[in-house]
Amino acid sequence: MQAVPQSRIQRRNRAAISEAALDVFSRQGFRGATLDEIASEAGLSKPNLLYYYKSKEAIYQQLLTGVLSTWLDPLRDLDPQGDPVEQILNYVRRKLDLSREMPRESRLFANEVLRGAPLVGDHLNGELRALVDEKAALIEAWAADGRIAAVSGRHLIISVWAETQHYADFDVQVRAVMGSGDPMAGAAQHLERLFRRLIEV
Amino acid sequence: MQAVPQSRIQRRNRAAISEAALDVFSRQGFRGATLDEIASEAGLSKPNLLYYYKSKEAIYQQLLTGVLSTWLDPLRDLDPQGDPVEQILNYVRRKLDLSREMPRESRLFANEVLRGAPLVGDHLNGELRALVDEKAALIEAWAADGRIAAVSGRHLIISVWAETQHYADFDVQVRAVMGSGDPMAGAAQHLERLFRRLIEV
DNA sequence: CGTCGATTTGACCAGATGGTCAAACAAAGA
DNA sequence: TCTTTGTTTGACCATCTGGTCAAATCGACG
Repeated sequence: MQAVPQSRIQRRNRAAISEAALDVFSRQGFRGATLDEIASEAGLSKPNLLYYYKSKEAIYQQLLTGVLSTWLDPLRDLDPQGDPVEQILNYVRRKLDLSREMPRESRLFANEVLRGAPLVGDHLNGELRALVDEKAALIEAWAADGRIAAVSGRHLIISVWAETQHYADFDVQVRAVMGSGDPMAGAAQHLERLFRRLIEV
Repeated sequence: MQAVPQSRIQRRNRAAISEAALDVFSRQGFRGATLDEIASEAGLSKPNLLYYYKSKEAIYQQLLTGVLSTWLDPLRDLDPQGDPVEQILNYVRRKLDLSREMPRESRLFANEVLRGAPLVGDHLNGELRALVDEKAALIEAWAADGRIAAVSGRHLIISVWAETQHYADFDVQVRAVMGSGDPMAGAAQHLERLFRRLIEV
């Protein structure tokens, strides 16, 4: 990704397209989304949209790649020097914040993985796997030192993903079950409790 | 649903269609799936398929309804008379077994909810909500009696869903992260630990 | 066998969809 | 103003997709 210089107009339109595409792709998935809907939501004609991105897949790819790195930031920041319990609980908090603030991105990713991750499979088996290897080892080192309870690093990380992303991805279901009021209410408390109990010695 | 008498041929073909449709819908989602693919996987021609089901949506609906009740069985069986901790842990176990044995059904449902549950929204706000109301109350009664730790019944149930379904729905991701060997290995232990620690007084 | 209802299929259709292209239009500098 | 470059669009296309239909084929039973 090099920073190609862009005119004012280019920047505006590309941004509008990304925004519209995120909306549509996250709701409908890749195959369910249509260029017409994206174009119309971006306030452009379809040919005009294709003037900025060479294909439907190109837009999708770009969104996905953008999300991926954001998504891993909180895990990347797990600090070997910090207090183990605080580090992990903070990881959970930041991940939950992401779900709260970027539910569309979360669903975009969920849709992709559900399909079998045809476009990000390599990334999963490369970058993601490497990062998890590293951080799982860190967690297990903490456990071995008796600074947190014995726990599988990989499964702990998976649990954090499962719990936090569920609130974004299955929003409709959560909403149905939580009744009126903010469905997110209490989620933070609940997860803090859950993970604290899991890892505290 | 009444039991319409069916010929041998009808039973065989309807079963083949259901099986093929489950496969395709769970991988591609509703919009991504095509009648051609389903028909071909069922070993029938497309018009022949439409002789048995009147539309794409009809097949989908039927699958979804079938899954829904199975999906709630374990929760339904939470027994007020049983030992609280054992009841909840057993619920987790059965839910994880479902994920292990019926990953396609899990993904089918996940796809539907991700889309905003257009076809099962009513079910979620009706049957599901009622059941969760009842069981969440039960859990919180146990908590109030000091038989398990204080915990939100609704959030506990959501956690069970999140944790167990994640292994089926995001299989590709789990597999990438868990490295070689059975990705499910250790999941049961981990979840047992996690939920035991969460609810034990 | 012959008949009648159940089953299967090839041909077809209308609408949607991703994508192309040449022409029209705007912007900005010379 | 003229020219050049960047931007936008209407018309169009090939393909895919859900669905129809009349005709052909099959199967069971008298």
